[in-house]
Amino acid sequence: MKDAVTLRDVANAARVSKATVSNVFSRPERVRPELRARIEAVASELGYAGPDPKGRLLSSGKFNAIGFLPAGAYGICGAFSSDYVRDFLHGVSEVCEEHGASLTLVSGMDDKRAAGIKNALVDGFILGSEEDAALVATAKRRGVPIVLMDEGGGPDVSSVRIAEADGARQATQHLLDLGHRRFTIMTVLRQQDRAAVFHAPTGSRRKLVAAYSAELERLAGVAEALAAAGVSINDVPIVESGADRGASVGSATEGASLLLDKAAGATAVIALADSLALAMLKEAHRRGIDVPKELSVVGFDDAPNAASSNPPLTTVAQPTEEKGRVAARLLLENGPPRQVVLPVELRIRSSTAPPPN
Amino acid sequence: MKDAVTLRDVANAARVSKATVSNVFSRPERVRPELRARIEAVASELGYAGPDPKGRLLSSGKFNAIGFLPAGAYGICGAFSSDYVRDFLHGVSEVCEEHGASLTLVSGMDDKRAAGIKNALVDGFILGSEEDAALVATAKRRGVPIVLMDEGGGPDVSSVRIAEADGARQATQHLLDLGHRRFTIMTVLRQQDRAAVFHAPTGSRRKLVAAYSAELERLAGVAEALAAAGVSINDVPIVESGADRGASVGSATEGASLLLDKAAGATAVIALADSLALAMLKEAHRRGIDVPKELSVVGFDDAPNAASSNPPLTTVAQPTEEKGRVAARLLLENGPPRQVVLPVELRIRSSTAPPPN
DNA sequence: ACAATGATTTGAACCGGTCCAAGAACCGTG
DNA sequence: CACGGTTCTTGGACCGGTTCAAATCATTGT
Repeated sequence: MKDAVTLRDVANAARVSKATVSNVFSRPERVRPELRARIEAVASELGYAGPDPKGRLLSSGKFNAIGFLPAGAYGICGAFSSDYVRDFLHGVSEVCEEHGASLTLVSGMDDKRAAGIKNALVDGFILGSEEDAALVATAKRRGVPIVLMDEGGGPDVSSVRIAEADGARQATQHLLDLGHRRFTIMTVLRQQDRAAVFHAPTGSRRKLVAAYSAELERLAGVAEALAAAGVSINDVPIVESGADRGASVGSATEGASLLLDKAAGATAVIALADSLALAMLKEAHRRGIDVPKELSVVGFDDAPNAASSNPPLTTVAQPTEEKGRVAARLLLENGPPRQVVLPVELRIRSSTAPPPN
Repeated sequence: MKDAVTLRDVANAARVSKATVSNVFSRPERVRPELRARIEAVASELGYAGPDPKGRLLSSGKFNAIGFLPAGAYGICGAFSSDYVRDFLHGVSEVCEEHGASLTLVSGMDDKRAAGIKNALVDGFILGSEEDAALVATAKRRGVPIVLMDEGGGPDVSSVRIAEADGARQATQHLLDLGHRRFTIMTVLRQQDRAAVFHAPTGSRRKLVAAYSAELERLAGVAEALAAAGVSINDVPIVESGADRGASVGSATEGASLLLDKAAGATAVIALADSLALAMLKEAHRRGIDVPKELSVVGFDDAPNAASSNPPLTTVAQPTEEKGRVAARLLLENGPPRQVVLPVELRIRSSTAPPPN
């Protein structure tokens, strides 16, 4: 609106100094009650709504908000389209609420992320998982603290992660213990908006790649557990497909389908994310494949709907909300950089069983 | 960290004026290339990271962010715990991303909400549904535009809603058309953290109340459709219970259970939110009640999981994301106040059928 | 009545930039 | 070489508050 009323206007109108008016609003006890009343009267008559946050901000330097910069390609929509990110932010928001801090989802995808870091009106950032040293450097230059999510950034930058490799190891070991030897892996598509891709066994030393560094660690955990049992990950078919709900859901189903077609001999599916595992469950069901009698499936994340799938999914539970809480505390309590690694836990449900015959 | 390097420092070090340094960063083309290069060199040597957003903010007056203030008691956690709010914000975030604006979830619940409106560093607010004229007034005083969600606020304040009554009317009519005459209504608990409450038929003129004004409109729609068919809403049992997932999920189940106990004769349940309807579906299933053969259930919202429930839920679909988009556009395009009402659509699935016998 | 003491009030600096009118430097030209 | 027209730079006001040391005022003890 035509909001020209400033603290100075009030001061002039009341014939007192700016400082006094400021005190009336910020430290009322410092002003003699009658004077205060007079100034308040003048203020309300002028339609002054109290100190403008802009001004206060400049001198205090505190935004009283933390920023979340989602992983690259999704933009801030990602905060609401992925169950995983949503859970994480739920944890973040809890701590924000406790501290009375706001949570700003910083817009800007891909190359505009740096601009986001430079300009966002926040006291610190949580960076959605994505290895990008440049962003970290930008934040450091701006002198604003950051916390990395699902990714280490060296000893001088805070991060919150889970024991990815360990979880994958446990899940794999569980399948091995059940007697499985013919595996298949589902992982998240590295490029968006692409068809699912099938990676046949390589025979030779396979180069492990993944969309996120967390996934890469999971892969490593799988490889390690397999190796210890004498199975080489080089002989395991891998399929990359879309991650979460929305447009990409079809793609996870597509990946499941592709995998069922091309690696029919496998008895166990190691899905590196529950969204993938759930898609596999559905696709298997559609094809009349009995899970877990004919095919075992393990997931990773323990997504909200993993327990109520059909059959209930065996998966590695990670404390997603807690991760968010820790990240927010790291930022809001503003101590020295810390790298927190949260434990995971294998939750055995009904999607895994010994292999057939 | 100890970030004392300001634009002025750079200016001094490079022996030019502040204005020139400012130009180097904001309108590079105005500065002679060699001078620019020199200044850039000095700046990077000093570790100057570019204009601090604080300063820029003060003169531009633009925060480049819109705020979302969730409904009262939930705080910003509500943004991530309710499917409905989440979908709405998904729409909001899409438009924010397009405009390059950030989305700030403004912390502060209950009585601290006004402080949130006064202090949040945003260009405008979307107010989560909750009738609160004081908040609107506060925003108006601050001179910041607002958009009300699911609620009208008079002709001079923007709002986005859906045709609540109409949707409820359609859902009710659908049941009436199937032949139902003995209804029951599920609505959202008005006080949090309370047990579900059962309202027996009143016989006399019932005072309709609800947690949200949107729900009240839905109730009115139901009442109207019933009345047209000669059924009085005064004779319909109503149960209030918890809304969404999280701690309150138990409570929705509790409500369903209560209703099944106390109003066993009903053949149709009109749930004023899908979360309630879904809880009813589960509870009915648990008790071995056949939906829809023995009991019909309609919901409202068409939540993401309404189509995949067992049986798939007949419900009134509302364009939740679109509502978010419209709200964001209303704010970001900053035109004159508008009251947008979006249409709803009854989606008939498998949770409704003619009554038994 | 006067100084000391404590309570209020105030002037001015400061937070970190942007912006504009005006001055300075530079160009080609008659 | 003076002159009109450009292109760069710059000084200083301004955005809207907070803050602190110093000044003013009121009160109390002697």
